[in-house]
Amino acid sequence: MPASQRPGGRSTRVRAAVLTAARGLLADGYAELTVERIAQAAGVNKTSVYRRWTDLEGVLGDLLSEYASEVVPIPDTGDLGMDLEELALLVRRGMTGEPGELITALATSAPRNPRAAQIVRGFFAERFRLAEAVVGHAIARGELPQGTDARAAIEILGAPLFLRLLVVDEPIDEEFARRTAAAATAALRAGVFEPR
Amino acid sequence: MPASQRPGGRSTRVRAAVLTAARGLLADGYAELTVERIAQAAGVNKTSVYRRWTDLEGVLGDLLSEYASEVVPIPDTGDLGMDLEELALLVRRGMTGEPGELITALATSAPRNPRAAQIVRGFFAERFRLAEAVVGHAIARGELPQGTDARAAIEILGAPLFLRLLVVDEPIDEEFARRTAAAATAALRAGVFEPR
DNA sequence: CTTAAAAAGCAACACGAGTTGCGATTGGAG
DNA sequence: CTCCAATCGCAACTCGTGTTGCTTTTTAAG
Repeated sequence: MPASQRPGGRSTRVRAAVLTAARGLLADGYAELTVERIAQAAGVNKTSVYRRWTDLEGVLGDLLSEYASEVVPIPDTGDLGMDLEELALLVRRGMTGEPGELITALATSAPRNPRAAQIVRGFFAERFRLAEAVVGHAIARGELPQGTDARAAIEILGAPLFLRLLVVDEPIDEEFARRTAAAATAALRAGVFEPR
Repeated sequence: MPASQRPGGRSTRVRAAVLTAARGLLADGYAELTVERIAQAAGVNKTSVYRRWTDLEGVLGDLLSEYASEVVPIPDTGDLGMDLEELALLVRRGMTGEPGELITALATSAPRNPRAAQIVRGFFAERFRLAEAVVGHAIARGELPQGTDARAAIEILGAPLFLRLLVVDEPIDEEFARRTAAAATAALRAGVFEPR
């Protein structure tokens, strides 16, 4: 299908306009973010937004899903410590900017909005699952014993980063990411995540 | 001052009634939690609540401050690993039940409400400050070198617990708390939090 | 080119949060 | 006991979110 065939029907156009407008408003902090404002910025009636997405969170979820489907280059340097460090830096970069704001917005409305909670859970589950490969590689290399709990290790690695993003308002700099990775590496090497 | 002297003036009575009502509603999940509902349950006009506390978050902050002023028994067993484990279990207990819901409610409204953000930050800062003593004791015993970054270590310890509380909807059981403590201990012993 | 289904626009409305002005009550000072 | 200041209750109002019924436009099939 040639790209110039047709820019899309009205529905497609509306959908794109809304998502673009939401993206733009998100950059101004999401105190500014309401369905009505998005609709206005998109030159679309708010009813259309409500009917298609139900919710503000629905729109945010749609935006997030674009990131979720991106291919993430899981580090595989041959050394567990370096892999985890690169992973932490990767997560850090993913948190600064738009996806970070999306996660924050959705996470904060999760307790009141079951769908938002599901979106956030799904996002984390997918990312954690991908990241587990790093631990898997280390096991394959014999750097870690069979049965090491990859899921738990990745959670320990990511938690401090996300806590700063969501709660504590401190900068998530490279130094912090590196130290967090070092802590997870030390715990893994000490056998904290081995079975029994 | 004898307890039977006087139950308090009307203001005191109103204040107590509101806080008690809020406590009761909080138990039903905070989707139920609104200023109007609290006022109604307290037998008080909502205007009084708004005037005194400004906000729903103000009421929650008042409730939380009661917990914050509680004396926390910082573990001091003479062994870093055991101290951190007990600390993690202590945090876990503090998260299940009312204070956990307060923290969650305040943390989720923090991005939209600067006062809520300040309350949460203050709470975490105070708790982290208290918990640092555990690392301090280990340094005093010579178990850890001078200059070990206690603040960072405690953050690493607490983060996985709070991430589960706020985002991931998985149970925070004792096993999880113990493993988190073990991870932090391993990182500390490996020198991750030493200067340079 | 017709036509029927789907989706968007429009306007009116419901609903709850938060605000405001004023009168009534209360508690403590003199 | 009297009186003043503080606080509360009450009612009306504003404002923004989200909903609903209906009309108009668009799309794609025949």
